Amino acid sequence: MEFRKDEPLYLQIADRIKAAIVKGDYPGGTRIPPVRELALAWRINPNTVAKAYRLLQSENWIGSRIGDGNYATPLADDVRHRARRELLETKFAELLADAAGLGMPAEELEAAFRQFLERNPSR
Amino acid sequence: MEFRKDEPLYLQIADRIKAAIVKGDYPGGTRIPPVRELALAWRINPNTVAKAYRLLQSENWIGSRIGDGNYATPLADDVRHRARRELLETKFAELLADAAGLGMPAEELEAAFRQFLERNPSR
Amino acid sequence: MEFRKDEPLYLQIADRIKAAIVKGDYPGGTRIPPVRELALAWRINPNTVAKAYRLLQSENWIGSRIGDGNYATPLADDVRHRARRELLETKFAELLADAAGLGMPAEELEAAFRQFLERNPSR
Amino acid sequence: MEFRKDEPLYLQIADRIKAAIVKGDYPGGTRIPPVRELALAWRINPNTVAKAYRLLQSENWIGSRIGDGNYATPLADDVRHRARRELLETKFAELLADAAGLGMPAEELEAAFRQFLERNPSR
DNA sequence: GTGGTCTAGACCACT
DNA sequence: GTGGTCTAGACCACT
Repeated sequence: MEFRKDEPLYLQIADRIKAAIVKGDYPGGTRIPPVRELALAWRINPNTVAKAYRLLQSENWIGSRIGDGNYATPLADDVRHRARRELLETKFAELLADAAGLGMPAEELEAAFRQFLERNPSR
Repeated sequence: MEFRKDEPLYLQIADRIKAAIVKGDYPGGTRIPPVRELALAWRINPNTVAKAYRLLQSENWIGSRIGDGNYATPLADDVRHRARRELLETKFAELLADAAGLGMPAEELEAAFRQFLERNPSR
Repeated sequence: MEFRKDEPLYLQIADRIKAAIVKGDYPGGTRIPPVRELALAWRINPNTVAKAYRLLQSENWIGSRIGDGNYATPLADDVRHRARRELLETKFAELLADAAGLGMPAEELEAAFRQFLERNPSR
Repeated sequence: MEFRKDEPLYLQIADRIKAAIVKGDYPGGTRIPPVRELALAWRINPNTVAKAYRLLQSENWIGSRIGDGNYATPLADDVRHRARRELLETKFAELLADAAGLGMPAEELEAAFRQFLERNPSR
């Protein structure tokens, strides 16, 4: 597992879990991977994973049943889709701001992005 | 000045200066704002600005003359444009990866982004 | 610990660590003293030690693992010996230049140095 | 004129003047170069040269006659030679300490230095 | 006035 | 307990 080093690990972990939930990987009240399992799989210290889980709990993305692990909070499909859109639009807004900082107006941005996608297909 | 809190301040400062140079705001050997001035304007501790400047120096974006100030390293226009494109494409790639994490394939991404731009015009 | 006052502390600290590595005090990936420990032992501000360590990191003499410590970069013995010789020859060259500035030609210098060593034995 | 960047400029300037006096370049009460002239020749800010001169005055290496420049303090030949030896022995002692830091005992040092001189003749 | 160094101390991320 | 970041403030070197 690759992580960026300009952002705290536990935030990146939490973001990935959120993305997976929103994507639909953990429908209903599915069990999410135990701390130790994820820590082992991603080669991260269990304390760091635990911290990410605590954050997800506090934001109500997951719930824990004592002695029985963590479970994704049941999410209606429309709520899930809205959450997905919001996460995505945050990214869009960041891109827009970054591009503006580089002197590229919104009008040119979409064309530039399209070109990028054409030049880097599928993968 | 607004800063995100999930990334070290000095990195965000350095990124903005890089963007400004790459955008063409500091051509030739133009003087960039003195540490104290920027610190005051952005309401940041001078040491933090100085740390950002030190990073930029180590990456050769700027050079400092003690008692005189910091100066943008002269950059040929084509180099500058290439740097701009690279910074932008890094952002594109990040967006692509984030979208994939949310279960949105590249094919849909462009349309979603176009819609976003239409819904959030001008600003 | 004694330091000269005509050179920044953090450079003197970095030089001593380099010397110790090159001398063989930290073979393989040995842990070097934690920032706080060295700061306490040498009665220096931890930030200053940290600055020296950052310099050593940027020059790849050591690597740091957050929450764990700093480790000497593994160095092949021949590389280590070459580095040692280079550091030493820099000192020799400085002495040569200083002596020339004082009007003592290289021919006389060696004899003067030998006399000095005879007059200041052992210690 | 080349200067090291790990030591304040004004100290390096003062050291060179001292060396020149001790070497015999300014016998009797010879006039030493005016601040502006030296500043121009060595491409240094006059204020920095002036600071070096002030240090030399405070240590009595030179004296100033108002409106008439700076003059080397007359120095008996034996005093001059002793000063030269002292400056040189300070350098020797530093080399000894640096070598010890690199794990080279005094016994080996002289041989290493001799080899260095043989390999870097005359220049 | 400008950048560089150093100290002091708080708090965070990670092990 | 360990390194990293940030703030605050003093003082120095240089222009």
